[in-house]
Amino acid sequence: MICILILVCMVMAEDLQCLKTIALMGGYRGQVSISSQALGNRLGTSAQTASRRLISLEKQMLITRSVRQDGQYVTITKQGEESLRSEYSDFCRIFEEKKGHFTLEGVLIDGLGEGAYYVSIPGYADQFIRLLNFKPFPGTLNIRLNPTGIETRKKLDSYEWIKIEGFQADERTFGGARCLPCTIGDYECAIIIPGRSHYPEDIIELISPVHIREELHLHSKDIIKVEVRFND
Amino acid sequence: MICILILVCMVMAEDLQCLKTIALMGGYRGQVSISSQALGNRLGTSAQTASRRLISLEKQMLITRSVRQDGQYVTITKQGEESLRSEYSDFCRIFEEKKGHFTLEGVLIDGLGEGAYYVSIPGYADQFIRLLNFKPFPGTLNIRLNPTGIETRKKLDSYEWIKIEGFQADERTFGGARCLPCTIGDYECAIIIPGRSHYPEDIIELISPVHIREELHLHSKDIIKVEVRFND
DNA sequence: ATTACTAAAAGACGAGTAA
DNA sequence: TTTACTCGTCTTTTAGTAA
Repeated sequence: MICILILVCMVMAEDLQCLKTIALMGGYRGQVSISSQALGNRLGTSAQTASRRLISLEKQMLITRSVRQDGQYVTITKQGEESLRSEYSDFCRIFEEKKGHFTLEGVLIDGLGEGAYYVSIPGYADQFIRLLNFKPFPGTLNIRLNPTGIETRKKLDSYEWIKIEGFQADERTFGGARCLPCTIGDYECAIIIPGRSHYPEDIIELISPVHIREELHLHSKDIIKVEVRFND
Repeated sequence: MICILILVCMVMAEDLQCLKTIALMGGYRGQVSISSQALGNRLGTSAQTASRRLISLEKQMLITRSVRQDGQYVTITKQGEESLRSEYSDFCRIFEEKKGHFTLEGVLIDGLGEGAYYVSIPGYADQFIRLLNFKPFPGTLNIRLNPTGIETRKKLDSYEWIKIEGFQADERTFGGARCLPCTIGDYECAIIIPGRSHYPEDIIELISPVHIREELHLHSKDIIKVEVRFND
């Protein structure tokens, strides 16, 4: 009995990278002239390696080639396109899932008390009421993020924050800021980050309609989890 | 004088693949528990290699880790996210560019003459007029695609073709087909592919409002370029 | 200029092992 | 169980060369 085993093998990472590069050079929409030298430059390898990659891709039937003495013409096959699309859909799953939530973890620390002052100023408070739909308790919750929290917080930078405008009052300037609604436990609150300053990256400041510290019986050095949700 | 050289190096293909896998496991939205064994399984490598990858990613500051004796927690950093997003945008450029055109190249061959018969049948002709906005010349142009053209043609399968419905007439059944508007030179035409049949993959048949063969003074074995454009 | 081979150098892999 | 090291093996890379 003769058995033929067809292995639908996963395409190696380097081959996929090479295939993607060919697609970007135009191989997806028709044949494109690609020298091993030029491909090697784009891949950060030697021309020899680029040549070997092309041979490898052809063996896997991910591209077709017509090789001449002065160069070669390359086209990505339907099968090659499918490999690329599979990769593409992985990235879509990572980034286009707008739903979901991020969790920031850190410890409660004592603030300098100036948060209460700023939050009470009408120029800010009015904006909070209008944009966040709550009148903040005069005081802020300060959290020092753990290393994981710092990284997750940075990623939130690319999401849409609510912009708080700066203004002039009492012969001085009050700077702008940005806010991101979130929750601690079941309590609604918002991360607020001053606009211009070199604010320490491991500290976040939160405002809330209630005195969360009292409501949740929190003390300094307690571990806090802040949840940021995106539903649309 | 002290010079600090910061090399913004391209992330290796394997590392990027590993980073993507971590993201898919949840490392993008917060810390996730990942054993080298489990990661190795998903990457198709040994646990040792997976462990090495994690160490490498950490050195490149693409992830942060908290390693314990019974496992490790991994989070993708902002920098890691940017690497992934850069890769993602490459794929977007490849696939989401709806504008642009595909080129199919092949040689003119003689058909069997039956194209003229089918095109003239009102059941088909009426649909062409309604869906393609032209009354086809009674006859088809048959092209044998070169290897590149075959691959490009296959890719067109995933685009939107115009559906031609089958019907009953004169006590027999006429099958459905699909059409794709295109051009040869400046002449409007459409690729037509029968619905059910195992049509040879290297042959395409074209219909057109005029007798293209005569208009362009074409002869058998002439090389033909068919352009398919997408503008939306 | 190309492509693609061969052969030496470099690097990656996984088994074994310790903590 | 884990992580992550060392070490021998094997693969991959690149330089050189031919066509």
